[in-house]
Amino acid sequence: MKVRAITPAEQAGNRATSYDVARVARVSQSAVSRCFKPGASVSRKMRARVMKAAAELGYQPNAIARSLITRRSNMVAVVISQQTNRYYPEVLVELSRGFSERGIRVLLFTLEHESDIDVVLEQILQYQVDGVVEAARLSSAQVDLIEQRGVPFVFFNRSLRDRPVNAVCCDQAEGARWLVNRLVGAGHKSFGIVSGPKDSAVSVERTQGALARLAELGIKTATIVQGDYSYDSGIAGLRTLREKTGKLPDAVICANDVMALGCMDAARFQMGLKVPGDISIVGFDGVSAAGWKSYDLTTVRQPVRSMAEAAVAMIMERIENPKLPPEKRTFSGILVDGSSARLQKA
Amino acid sequence: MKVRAITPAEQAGNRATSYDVARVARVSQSAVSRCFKPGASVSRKMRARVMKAAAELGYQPNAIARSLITRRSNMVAVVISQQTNRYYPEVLVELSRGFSERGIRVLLFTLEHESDIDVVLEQILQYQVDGVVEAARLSSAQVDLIEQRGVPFVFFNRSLRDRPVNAVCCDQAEGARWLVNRLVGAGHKSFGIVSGPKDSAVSVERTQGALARLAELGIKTATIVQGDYSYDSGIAGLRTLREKTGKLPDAVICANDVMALGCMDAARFQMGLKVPGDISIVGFDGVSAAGWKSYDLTTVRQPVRSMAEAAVAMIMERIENPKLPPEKRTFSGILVDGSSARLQKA
DNA sequence: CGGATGCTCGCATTCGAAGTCAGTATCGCC
DNA sequence: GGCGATACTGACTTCGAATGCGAGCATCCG
Repeated sequence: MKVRAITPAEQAGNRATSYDVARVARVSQSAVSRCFKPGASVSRKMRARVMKAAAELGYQPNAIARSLITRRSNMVAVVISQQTNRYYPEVLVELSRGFSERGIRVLLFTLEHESDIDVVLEQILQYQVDGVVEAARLSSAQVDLIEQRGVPFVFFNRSLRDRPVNAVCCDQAEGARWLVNRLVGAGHKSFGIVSGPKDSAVSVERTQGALARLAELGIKTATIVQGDYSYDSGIAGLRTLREKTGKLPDAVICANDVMALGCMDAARFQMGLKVPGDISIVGFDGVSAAGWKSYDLTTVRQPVRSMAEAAVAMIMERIENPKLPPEKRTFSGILVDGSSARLQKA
Repeated sequence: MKVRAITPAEQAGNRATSYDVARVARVSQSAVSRCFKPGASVSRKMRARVMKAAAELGYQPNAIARSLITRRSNMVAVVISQQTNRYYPEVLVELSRGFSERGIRVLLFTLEHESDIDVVLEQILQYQVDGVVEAARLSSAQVDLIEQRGVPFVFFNRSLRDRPVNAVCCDQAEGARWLVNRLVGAGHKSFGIVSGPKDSAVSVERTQGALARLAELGIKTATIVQGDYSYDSGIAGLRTLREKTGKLPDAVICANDVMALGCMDAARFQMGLKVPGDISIVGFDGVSAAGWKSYDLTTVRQPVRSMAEAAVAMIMERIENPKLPPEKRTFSGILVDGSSARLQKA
């Protein structure tokens, strides 16, 4: 046995290692390791001695060293855009909770712009994470890169058309169709749409879903203006709608709730309109502010908690069994009838 | 030299290691390592060969193995309560941005209850993070534990009275005093306070600060009811205030914005009052919803971006130089005059 | 031409825990 | 008492990259 230089853990800064504990307890390093592994074959006496020494030294196993040998880092990367966390902090909270319940830590990557993903992706892989949850855009080549490394990953609320991937989604198009059904059923004839940023997959699905359903119901014209998911862009959106067409539509469908709230305020405070008396406004997401009494927005709520739980479960399953085939789990949104839209025939 | 078993990186799942690259490039592993270290002494030719081989194999250095030998994980733990991220997602986003600009990754720990900190703290230390940002409560013993391990850490918006620690704070009491000054200056005589959860340090400081200033200005009575930072508890708070005293105060000071928004809605929609005509309501935080036209809340905005930047800088400085003494950086809030409070003498 | 200098490079070791394997003690049982 | 089975334990190797040290080589100078 090679003799290890004496490095008393008592010394400043140096954390105790399993060797230190072994020395104090007068056992081998292997024994220390085993004592910290649940289910290992260790005698009662040995365990007591080791634990005593460990407590004395304040020993905690080094997760980095463990990861190196076990090839499991017990870390999962979560990639999320600033936007998503700003407007939908629940996503991150729920993901974090789900993973931590399973003993997995979240390594967080926030993207300012979705194009930053390239740099970030390399870093993610360097950190040997056990899985990746992507709440951001990814090209097929980038997916290749991750899969080639054998790292399980799931998309959150986005996907890829040209190949099978794991994804947890809310059926944006379906929700949009429901909203349209309601609005058309209540007799609304003219429609405006405030979309989200062009590079937001979710926005595109919602907008396209709404347009498709409108077309099916015989409504050919809907004016579309582009927003950026922000409250201010909702305000601007309504104004632009009026400028573009010279008048306001009966109903406005916004690609997310926050813009819908902006629209409502623009209608009420800048244009002196009654909502829903003069104009109906609906959103999409189901953020908490949508339920506040000042707004009481009609919207489609995404079951974030279930979606996060599903994403966590899918990752965990694939960590256990990497050969599981790609799977897509789609959740329906929940229609929330608020009073921001007239839902009965006038 | 021990002969390493041949493990072609091309094989499924096995990521290429520096040995694989070395073999392909017909150089030593050390050389590969050096090529990936900026500023190392490597000839032009060698670097080209290694980089070519690395590209072929899709080699990326293993950050875990690197951390083990360098004793730097390039990860920082951020501990944040669910509440904080829900009501103030900017904090996390800004911290994450600041660290990632400096090549540091964020290992996220969200706490459901602040008492969970014990378990979490052990895990944090196991992961050999280079620093810790604590946006949660910590006892002095827990601080000891971290310091003993030699891990730099800063509190975010909380601190400890009984010992010096690194902290970045917003001066909650000062902001509360400003709000009181404004309200009293405008002639408000009776006050209600909706506090936050008992275990929220921030809430206590705001509430105490307001009470202290009220007392200084000769106002002895202020009714206090307790909320939990949620919108609903703001609604309930206003109702409880009325029940407790039989009438409503001239002004209500809420320990955060979201409760203030709940108060406003309760006043307007449940009690048929005008805000600020019949009652003034102020909050604290400066969340985005506070600025929406339906509310236009008078509040004190915390300079989150600056605070996050300061926290990041303090950690980084202490990673470079662990001997720096404890430091506390306090930011003043920014008074935002909204129309939810009457700010002129009637 | 010899020696000094400065670059590059490879060897061997290191980080800390986990796991393999072989060896030892203990036990039950005939 | 002897045998095999079982329960523990320790020595050694492994994971993958970083790095101190010294060897090899080219360059430069006198």
